[in-house]
Amino acid sequence: MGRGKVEVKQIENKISRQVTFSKRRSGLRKKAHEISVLCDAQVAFIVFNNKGKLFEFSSESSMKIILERYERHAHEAQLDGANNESQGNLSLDCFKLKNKVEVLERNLRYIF
Amino acid sequence: MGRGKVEVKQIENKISRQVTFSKRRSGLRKKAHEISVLCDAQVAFIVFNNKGKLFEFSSESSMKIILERYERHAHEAQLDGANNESQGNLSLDCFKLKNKVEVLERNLRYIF
DNA sequence: AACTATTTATAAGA
DNA sequence: TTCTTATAAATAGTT
Repeated sequence: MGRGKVEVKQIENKISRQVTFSKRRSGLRKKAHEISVLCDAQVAFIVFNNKGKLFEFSSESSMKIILERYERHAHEAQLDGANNESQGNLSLDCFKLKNKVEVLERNLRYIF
Repeated sequence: MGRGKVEVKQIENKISRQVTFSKRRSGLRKKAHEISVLCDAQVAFIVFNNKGKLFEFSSESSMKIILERYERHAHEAQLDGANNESQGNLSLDCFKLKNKVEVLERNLRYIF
């Protein structure tokens, strides 16, 4: 989006990398806010630049709210998995694994 | 971006809300990946839809890596603050508070 | 799930 | 950093 097409690879020039980072960070923030309002969703994102500086956005009053919810969610999922395995419920395990694979594949689409 | 201009408020129709959620989620994922590659940044985002379903993206092999870094970062900042306060380093406290206000203000720009 | 008319994001330039 | 503008990209409404 702009004067030229972008190739998705690291921007070599330090200055333009910094400028692009700043522009795209604010774009990301805007999009994150929009989806949270339009679709009644809870959104959080965390970004570290290559100097280790932290930038964050949360649709809630505090990032903590979402991270705690995330931890609860992840923890429950893990317990579920363990339970089902011990009861030998292979079809449910399989279902969950399929979902994980789906998530990973969608995320990988932009990496390769 | 589309046939009509979007007003940033909750989409009433359940079906279009779901469709928009799905489209924008993939847009967000793409942008998050792009900024991570273009600008050599570490990115994570977490989204819960209104049914409580979790969607996540991380530029790293695991979300955990970034969340741990985030926790460390937040923790260190807190320790720093406490240290400085006990030493009466008000100018550094002030600097950090200013940064926090800046972050909050930028995030709020899209909320009001 | 595809298709486009439009809006929006942004790369480059100033 | 901030503004401008040409163009690429995202997506709302439609099929």
